[in-house]
Amino acid sequence: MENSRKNFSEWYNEIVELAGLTDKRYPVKGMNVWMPYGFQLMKNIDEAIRKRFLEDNFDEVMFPALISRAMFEEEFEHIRGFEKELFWITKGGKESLEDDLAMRPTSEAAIYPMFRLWIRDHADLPMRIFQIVQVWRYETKHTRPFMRSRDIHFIECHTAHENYEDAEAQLQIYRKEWSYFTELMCLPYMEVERPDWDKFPGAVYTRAFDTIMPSGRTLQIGTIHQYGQNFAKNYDVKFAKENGESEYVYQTTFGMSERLVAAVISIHGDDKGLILPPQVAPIQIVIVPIPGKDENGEKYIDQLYRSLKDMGLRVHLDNRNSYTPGFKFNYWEMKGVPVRIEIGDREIEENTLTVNLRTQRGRIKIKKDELGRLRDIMNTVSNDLRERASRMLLDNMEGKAIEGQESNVETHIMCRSKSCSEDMERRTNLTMMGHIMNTGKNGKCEVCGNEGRTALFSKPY
RNA sequence: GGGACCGUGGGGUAGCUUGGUAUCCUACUAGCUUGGGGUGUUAGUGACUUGAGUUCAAAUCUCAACGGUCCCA
Repeated sequence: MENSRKNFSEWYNEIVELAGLTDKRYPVKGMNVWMPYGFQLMKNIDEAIRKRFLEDNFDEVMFPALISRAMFEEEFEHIRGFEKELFWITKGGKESLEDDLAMRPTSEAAIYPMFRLWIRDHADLPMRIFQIVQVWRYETKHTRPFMRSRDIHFIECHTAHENYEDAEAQLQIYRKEWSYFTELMCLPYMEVERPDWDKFPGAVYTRAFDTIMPSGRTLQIGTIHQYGQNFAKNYDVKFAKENGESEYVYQTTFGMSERLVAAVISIHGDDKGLILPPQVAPIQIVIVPIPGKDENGEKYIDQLYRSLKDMGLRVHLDNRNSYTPGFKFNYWEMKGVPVRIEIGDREIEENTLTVNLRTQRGRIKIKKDELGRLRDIMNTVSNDLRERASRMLLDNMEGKAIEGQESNVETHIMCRSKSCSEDMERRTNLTMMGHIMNTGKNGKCEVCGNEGRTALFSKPY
């Protein structure tokens, strides 16, 4: 590829197309095509998430994409929060619709009227559902593939509980799930409590998972919300308690999106291209044959390929004969395949494989009867990625960005008042993202001196 | 929310000031050659975002739409 990470914007724009993740040429603003390699990456992430949610007693559902105007209670703050970014369908064929239909920007307004029907009494609770769908938001700002699009691949959990404590316990479960997902993708993050004026519309409070991109700007890649009874009151979702009294349910949500892909490619990539975490990479191991004289070459490689498949690995054999091995090395490095195996006359003679890790220089040799070592090698790649990514996040928080980029992140001890935040925003020319809950510490507000906690200031995407 | 810039084969570009023949690189197709870090070579396919206007004539000048990139709030 041509651009280096020093020009992150250009690097990003180049790699998403060059690596075959997306095609930005689709002629509708903010809507891009998922190309096979990119979509496989997204699907691998989806699959890991789906599996975990099912294990944690969620049921998977699929709601319609359209929401009638009547389902929006216009006075509710949730709706007001989204009204400027809704796509509306106003016609069916040539006729104007009597009741306009909105394309869901998220699914509260679609799901909760059904919760009202489904939830009768305490035996129906807790209710836990999730869906993996597209949502649409009419972004007026600069759109970017995977980071800010108008057609968003979205993963959302919705739960309903008998009391606030159960809802809080659900948020704890989300945290464990999130920690597991980020472990797979080798992504570091901060848990940030959004200030009251910036929480999800309708929520009691919002905890966002923010990470830091190579440009030194932050990206929100997941959110969990405590809704309390706010939505239940608006959508009239009640249950009968054991003593027969009727009460509104307590609700939570957990949301993630294609921004996970944005984070994975941005945070782990280098000047050669992508580096994909083995747990989600569409291709975990690529075999590059080196043409030679040995007649057993084809058989040797074929056996190896089948053995790796049988081990359950996602392996690809690049047997295109119009490209040289050198070309293939660069090609698959650009595509971010974490492990490469080279097989030529030497390996066939010695009964070995030559292995290269995408995160390290140099090659290692392993014997053909120790293929199990490849699992350890993939773990090494994952560990390398986690280590590098964590270091980049910490460096950024200390004001050090990668070469050629400015850090756009600062931390300050802040109280919860809006005026103190605005004061600090003016001084730093950054946005107050909220208090850092997982790693911050308590202290005195740097503006007013009252009780406070470490807060994140940044330029967000 | 405000501003600036850009739109030429699949990708990257020259040409635009001064209106008249569209340049090069890359990718692609076919062949030969080559192969342990982006082989070499021959031939070939392929483009002025859209609409309106000015003009004998528009990639070039004007306006608008659509799309893209960046900056500020």
